[in-house]
Amino acid sequence: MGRVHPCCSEEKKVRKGLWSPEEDERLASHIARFGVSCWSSIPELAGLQRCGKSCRLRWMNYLRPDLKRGRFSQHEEDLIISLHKALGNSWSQIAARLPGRSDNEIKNFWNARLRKKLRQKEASTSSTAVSKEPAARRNQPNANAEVDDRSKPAPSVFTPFVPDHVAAAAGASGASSCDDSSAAGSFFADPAAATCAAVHLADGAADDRNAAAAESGVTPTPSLTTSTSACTDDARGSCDDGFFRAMVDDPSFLFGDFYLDGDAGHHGQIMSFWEGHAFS
DNA sequence: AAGATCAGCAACCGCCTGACC
DNA sequence: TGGTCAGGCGGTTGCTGATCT
Repeated sequence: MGRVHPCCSEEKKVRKGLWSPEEDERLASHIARFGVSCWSSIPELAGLQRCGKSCRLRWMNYLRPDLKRGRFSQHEEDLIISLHKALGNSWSQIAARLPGRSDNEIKNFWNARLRKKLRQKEASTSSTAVSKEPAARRNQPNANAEVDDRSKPAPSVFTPFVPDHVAAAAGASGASSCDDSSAAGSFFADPAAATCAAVHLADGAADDRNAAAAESGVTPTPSLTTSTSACTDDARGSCDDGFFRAMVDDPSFLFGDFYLDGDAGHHGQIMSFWEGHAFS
């Protein structure tokens, strides 16, 4: 078997299992006061009978103050699915693009979803062959609707959505390119990324607004909080893969900031585009 | 009401990688 | 250059509460 971590060796008598509130408090207050220099030394310094790896995991997945927690929004769910298509099981990379979510959280979410999908697939294939599914299960409304939806082929042509106010703002300011690199970070520093399309770098609140609005079916009033950039040529056309590839390639780009209007049509269009591109 | 099943979540395990000696 | 170690990651397991039968 694999090599056992020295910090996890039996002789150290480390505790395992769920963390108690007292342990959480000790770890959190220690990191708050001294920060993290060496995980392996933290258990001793914080007075914990845990191995360093366990402390790190607890901090990264649960105690970190910037964690969002709570259920995934539809928006986040769509992003995860799209990112998984692009990046595979690189949970840490996916998590890096979803602010406030840990890789473990995303992985768990995905595995739960995947398990469900596989079950549903098995059920549907066996039911088409034998059609002996229990009536109760058959009567569940749209049991497979979600899976079917996501397996739809992407449209052959993607027209990037540019909100009118964004296009107007770009036109009014005379912006002819994605030139606000300071706000967009390295994403716009990538020449391939600066080709076209509009990105609204919204704050987290706008993200939540959009998610909430998408659920309620109400189109939110968009607010420009940082910067906008518009297509160089046509506000509603001719966007190439470079733009989106750059998003995938650049871990500093937060997908939670990608502008999504409450309009389900546009939302779906963007996601369909994502799902139709392999980013190999 | 009780047992079975499911879903969500937390945590562990084993492997890989890079830094250091 | 090879060995050791710590950190990080993905896969997996096990627990718990909710829901179903």
